[in-house]
Amino acid sequence: MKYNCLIVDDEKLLADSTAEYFNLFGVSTTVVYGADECRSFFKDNTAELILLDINLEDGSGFDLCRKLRQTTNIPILFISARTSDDDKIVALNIGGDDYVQKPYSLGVLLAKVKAVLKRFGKACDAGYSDGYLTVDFAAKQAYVGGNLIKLTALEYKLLSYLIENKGKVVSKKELFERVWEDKFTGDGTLNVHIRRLREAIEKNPNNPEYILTVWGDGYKFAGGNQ
Amino acid sequence: MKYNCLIVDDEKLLADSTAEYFNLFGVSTTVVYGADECRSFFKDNTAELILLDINLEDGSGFDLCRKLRQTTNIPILFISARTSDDDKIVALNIGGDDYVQKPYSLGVLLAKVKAVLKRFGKACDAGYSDGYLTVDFAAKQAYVGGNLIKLTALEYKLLSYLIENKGKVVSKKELFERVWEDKFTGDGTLNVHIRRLREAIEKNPNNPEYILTVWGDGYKFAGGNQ
DNA sequence: TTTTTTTGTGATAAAATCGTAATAGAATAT
DNA sequence: ATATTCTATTACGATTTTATCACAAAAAAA
Repeated sequence: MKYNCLIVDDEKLLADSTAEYFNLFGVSTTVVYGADECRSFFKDNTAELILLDINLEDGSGFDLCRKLRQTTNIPILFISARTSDDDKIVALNIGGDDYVQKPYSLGVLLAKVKAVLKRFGKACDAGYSDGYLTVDFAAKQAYVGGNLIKLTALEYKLLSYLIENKGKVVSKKELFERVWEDKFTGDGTLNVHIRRLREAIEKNPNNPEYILTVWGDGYKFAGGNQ
Repeated sequence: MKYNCLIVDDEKLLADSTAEYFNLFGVSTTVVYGADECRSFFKDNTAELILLDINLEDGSGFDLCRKLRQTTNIPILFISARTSDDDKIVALNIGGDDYVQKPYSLGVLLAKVKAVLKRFGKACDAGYSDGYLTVDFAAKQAYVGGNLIKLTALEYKLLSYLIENKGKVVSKKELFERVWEDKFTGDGTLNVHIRRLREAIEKNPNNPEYILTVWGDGYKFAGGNQ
């Protein structure tokens, strides 16, 4: 299941009423009441935006944010009763997108959330699809000509990273950082995996349409166009 | 010229000190003191982020935002002494990315600006475009007369460096430092690559409009003018 | 453990790029 | 006007980068 917005806050009353308000005004929202719950939520679900309280009974929102940032890039808006500037600065420095002071106005918060969702709507999309190739980010599956194809974990990761940067050149360096998680094993490795991916998804791997090589730099996913 | 951040505010003292603070901490910032000034700024310059006051002596920040949003997608952060929730909601609804209450903490504002620049940094260094030549920094691609042209990694690097310094003379020494990463291979090399670039982007390579030779010094990218 | 799958390595081939050298042409200085 | 210095142009070979293949190592599954 997919939610637009996830609220992580142990002040149940406030969190629930916020979610209710959001749902009423078209932002589908779910609530979890702690850090642990949040982690397990993300095992089976995704969200496009997180409202994260700093003071959670079972852990710090900051720590949770740092952990989330290792795997996801979705907007995180901190909410807290803390008023200190230092907290706000820390929140923004560790990858938070905004800091909202409690008590907040539901109307303002909703407007803010909508603005952020609007901004990131494109970046957080569900995958890629043209008539021929389909990649479903939620299911982590790819289809070619309507048929499910088999990709290894690494191949899928490589493909999805390229698709996330559709139209942009992704350098080999960046690929090793993001797909191989900084384990640089040599350009040969990359060559081979690119070839395997091409064999899996290209109509003609010798004349690729999707995964183009950018000489002296890296590779680029070109959906349909160039 | 390119600035990271543009402050639009008629409270000169506050705006100037904010800019000073930002510049000190690595966010290159310039200030204009009204809506008209802002509009003329964007005729010759670009920014990656705007801090926009709502109450300007020569117009409303809201109107300015609506106008800007017709042509640009760069982040706009409103700053204002107004406390009403309605103002905040309007600000966010018309395409503002955030609303910062005056008086603000410089540290928090800087952190916020840096966070936004980090998010949008990549997307907003669009590149260069006139009717004829277009250079897309994100895709690392160039178009001439609407058609994608093929550039080698080095050629692209050379072109983008010249464009980053549009209007300024870039010495051969500097080019070897920045494009060739300090590997000086002789002026002949540079000649050849300049020629190849000209053949790729100039209407008439023998009478270049874009990449001009500056005798005894280096080269200069002249976008249309000069 | 054994089998299977996935990932990485090294050798070789192929392709594209880059630098060099030689020559011609401009601009500047004497 | 001439010499000098700097830039433009051209073609070609050396170098660098990528592709491909077969196989080995590692990891995961049975």
